[in-house]
Amino acid sequence: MSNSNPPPGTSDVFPEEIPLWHRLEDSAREVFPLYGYGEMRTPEFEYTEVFERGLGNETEVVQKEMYTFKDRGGRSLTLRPEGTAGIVRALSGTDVMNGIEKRVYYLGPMFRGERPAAGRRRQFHQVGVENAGRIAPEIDAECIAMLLHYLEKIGITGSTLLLNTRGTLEDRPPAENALREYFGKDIETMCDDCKDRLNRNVWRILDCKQEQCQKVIEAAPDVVSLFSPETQKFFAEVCEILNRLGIKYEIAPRLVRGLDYYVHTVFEVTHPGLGAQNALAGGGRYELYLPGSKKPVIGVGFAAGLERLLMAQEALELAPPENLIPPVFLVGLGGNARRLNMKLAGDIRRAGIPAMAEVEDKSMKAQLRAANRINANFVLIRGDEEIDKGIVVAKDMNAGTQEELPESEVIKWMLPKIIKKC
RNA sequence: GUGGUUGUAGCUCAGUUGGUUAGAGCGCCUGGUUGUGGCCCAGGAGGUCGGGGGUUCAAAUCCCCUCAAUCACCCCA
Repeated sequence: MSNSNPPPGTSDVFPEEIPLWHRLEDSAREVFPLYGYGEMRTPEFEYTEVFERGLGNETEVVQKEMYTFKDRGGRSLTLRPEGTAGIVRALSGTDVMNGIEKRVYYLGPMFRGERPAAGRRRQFHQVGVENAGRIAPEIDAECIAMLLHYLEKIGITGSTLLLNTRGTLEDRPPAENALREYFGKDIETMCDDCKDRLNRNVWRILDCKQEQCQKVIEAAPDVVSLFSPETQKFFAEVCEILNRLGIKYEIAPRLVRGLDYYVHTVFEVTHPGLGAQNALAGGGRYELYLPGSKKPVIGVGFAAGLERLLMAQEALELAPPENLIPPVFLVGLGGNARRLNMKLAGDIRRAGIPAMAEVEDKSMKAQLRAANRINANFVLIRGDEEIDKGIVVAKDMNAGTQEELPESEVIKWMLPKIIKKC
């Protein structure tokens, strides 16, 4: 019903779906450390300037998608719309500025005030990595390899890796001029957004999807050829290393990406069957400026959207993870039996087996139905008769058989059957 | 932020040109078995028809507004 809805663009994740999330999170915690990356946690909000300066004032994210508010001290704070700026803000206090490499990954919610659509939420979740402090084509290539390793780990196949270079800050002006000159001639035929972008951010015109703009964009100058020889060499090396690693990619000359901090290598992984928002993950090399600092933090990283990874897994019909240990249900007939069962349930749990004991005065039939509903493999039944005899009835739900056991034997009875299952 | 589509039971959905007490399947509860689940049978609970206003003798149905979901634009993970 409508009144149980959370705010637009946010979702509740119920326990039934949590294993799917754990699979993504556990896999990240498994794969990234293999490359020397450690988990890092930064605040979910930052000073607004961290994002304004870090992502670029002209970006759409900063201009119209941030959740910004003033705290009681009058500080302007913003719910993080992405992960890199906060991580880099924290790392800037370390010796990354002296060329010492830091390898970190993070996991958590991000916030963007957009209109929700398929694969787009206002609170969404990312897993990302940052390699900060050093620059080398090898690092970029390994970062991409690590992303693909992660996707492989979580069973996502059939994705496409798109690759491009944004050049350095010094490379941009000549290329920008060429683009501005070229698009300037036909700007009247292009969409309103592009008209605006011509002066504000010409690069964004390159990935405009409007049909009338596409015709003009197709014949646009090849900006990469205008970049410096060093920049072109850097990109060629990244490609060459990827070739050697056996990683397939597509060069996407119009891949620009929406954050201003990118330089050199940029990449995106797309997947069919995600709808209009088809990017599973994206990233690249960056030079990120923090407020009050003249020197940028350099690094390379990526972020993947957990909701989109889930969508891809669903499109691939990946089987959900299974519970390894089947639960036990304790049927109790009468208050005395139920209290004894609570004690026994505690012992069973301490043996590592999930146990649920009935707490209400319900019929045998109702209690067994409940056991069936939670897919209990074993049921322990106790009533006055059993209490008098000093035993419990242990029932194997799959076999349909049952036997009488002293309470102290119950765990010993179950364990071998459980181990056999796993 | 702009547009399209959709809102009826916990879930998936019927509901005729406006017509009397709003239905089905699944799920849930109880019984058929004095203390034995799944299958079957019988019964039962559960609905401000998203919300508000309007038209009408009469609105789930028509009109307006609003909220929400969803998809697309846009943006990006």
